[in-house]
Amino acid sequence: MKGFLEKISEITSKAFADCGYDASYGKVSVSNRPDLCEYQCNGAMAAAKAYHKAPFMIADEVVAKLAEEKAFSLCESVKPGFINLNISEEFLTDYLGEMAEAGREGRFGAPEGAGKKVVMDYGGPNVAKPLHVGHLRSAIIGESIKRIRTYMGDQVTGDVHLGDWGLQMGLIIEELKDRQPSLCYFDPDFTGEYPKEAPFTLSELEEIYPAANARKKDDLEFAERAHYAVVKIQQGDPAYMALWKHIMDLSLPDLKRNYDRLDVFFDLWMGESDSKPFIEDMINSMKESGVAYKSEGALVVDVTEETDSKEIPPCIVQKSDGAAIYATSDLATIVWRERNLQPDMYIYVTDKRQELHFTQVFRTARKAGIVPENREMKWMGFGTMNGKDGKPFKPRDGGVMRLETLIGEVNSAVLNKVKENRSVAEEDAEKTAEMIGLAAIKYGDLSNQASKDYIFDIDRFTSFDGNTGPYILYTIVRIRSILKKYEEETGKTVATGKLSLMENASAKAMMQEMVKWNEMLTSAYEENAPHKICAYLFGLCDTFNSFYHETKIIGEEDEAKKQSYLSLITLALEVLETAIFLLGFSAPERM
RNA sequence: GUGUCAGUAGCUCAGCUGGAUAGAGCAACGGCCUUCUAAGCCGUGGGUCGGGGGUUCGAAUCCCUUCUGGCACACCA
Repeated sequence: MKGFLEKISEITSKAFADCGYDASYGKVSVSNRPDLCEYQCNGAMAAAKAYHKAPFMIADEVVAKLAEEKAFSLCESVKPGFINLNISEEFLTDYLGEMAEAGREGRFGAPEGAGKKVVMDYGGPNVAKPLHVGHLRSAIIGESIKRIRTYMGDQVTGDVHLGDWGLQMGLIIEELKDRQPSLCYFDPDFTGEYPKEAPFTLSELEEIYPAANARKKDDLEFAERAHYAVVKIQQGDPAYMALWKHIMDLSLPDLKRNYDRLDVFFDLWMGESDSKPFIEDMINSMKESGVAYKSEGALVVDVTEETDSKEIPPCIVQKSDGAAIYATSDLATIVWRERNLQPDMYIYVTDKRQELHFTQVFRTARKAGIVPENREMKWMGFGTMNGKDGKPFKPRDGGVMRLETLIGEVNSAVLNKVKENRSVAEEDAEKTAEMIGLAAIKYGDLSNQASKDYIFDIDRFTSFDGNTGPYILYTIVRIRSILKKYEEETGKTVATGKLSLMENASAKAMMQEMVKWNEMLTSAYEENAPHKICAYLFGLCDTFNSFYHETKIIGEEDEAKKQSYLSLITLALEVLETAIFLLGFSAPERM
């Protein structure tokens, strides 16, 4: 099914062509002067240049050709050469009928995507460190993009890609060694089986890491030991591996629980450590082929390209001490993915500060032949989540804002409002508040362009007024409530399908918002831009609420109109529910 | 220093493959609940699109320059 604007443009393009101009001038867009018309075509002015003719003459010719078209209820040329158009209700309702017929399964007529096999690398939590707000964006944005791409027909594999192999593990182990030197892991003469139970709890672990991390700045000897500990883990030292495993066993279930709460799901729970088996061969082959060479003690790959506007430093694939580094495991991970998944495309969703790193990794992957030259490798950097003061988000008492704390604060803010409103049963209040809270957080994040920094303002995001998640949910709940009432009163379900003319201006405005679905979703997919879905949602909710306010739906006496209204809001509901699913949240029954 | 991203209403943000009078939401002010959820709707005020040049019939949008801020710049992740 074609996009709505595309269908209109086809008509105007044909008119341009019939008048002897290039069809491409017939492109129609939504009017930016709603007081004058609904849609506009500015092609006559562009054509004027190419054909050395006055723009209004071209516009007049085209308009004359379009006069017969029943798609338009208005078609006129104006001043310099604008072509102003209003759409006929029949054309509009026909299109909506097709959308309804295509339904959810048919993406309401949105075209199928490229059908790519995609590996998405997002989440990136570090084992043994509590999730903090920095992980939130990767999870939220990644999950949404994954859902959008899957809905559009891509085959997406999401990998959480744990940070389980880096310095933090060494820091934790060395800190533990200093605190409890008598543990068997630190006895070089120990020959028995290491215990199955960890000698520490999850909350101790979460305290050990920040302590060790702070210590390494001043205590150089300690920092060096931690680095060496990493090497030992990477070399498979049994004692260190046993400790590593303890850390993993405690940390993973906790991480999973946290992501579940966010409605963020991964297909793969792999980590940097899983790349270990591929590192040696990969490094050797890089050495043999000569792409990697020694520089200042480290093994590096030169990744500069002629078109660079600045010098890109070489990619370090092995440190002077022989240890693997971030780039090493990312590259070896790609080796694994190429062998096991063979995707057409990779999408990495990380903090935008990592841009250089991924530039280096992608170039190295191509240069070293880990991926074929034409493999699409896409990196999406997202901005920082800041507090109201514009600085990185922190809890009131300083330090790092834990995700759990944040979610807790949001949920309790929402819970108060849910209770105030009293339309939700007491026992459902908490569950409802969680759903609304999640929508508040996700919508607040996704309604901004991912690449930009944004200000996380709990009061604003949890507000039920304005362009917020709760407002979107409220609208959905409202529609559900109407349909439910109708079904209860009549015992019938609403028939969907072709909508009839209704002579209702706010219904038309609502339809004109709905009809943008196809083109909106296509661009959200192609540009990996969930914020476009948010804008669409808000536009549709806004027009629905106006319509709702002006129109009695169940109370409408003209049965045909009533059915038409019901079909319209049913379709709106399905589209809205689909859209919020693509963003990664859902609506409660009542609120 | 080099590179890069950003600067749009009091605040938070859209718009950026050039088009008519730059849009929302919050906040402010004024209306609307015996009617399908007022967590809503309707209306009013609010702008040198950081500054300056240029290209163009036409610039928030493209080019140059400049100011301000963020971020990155080889053994952290």
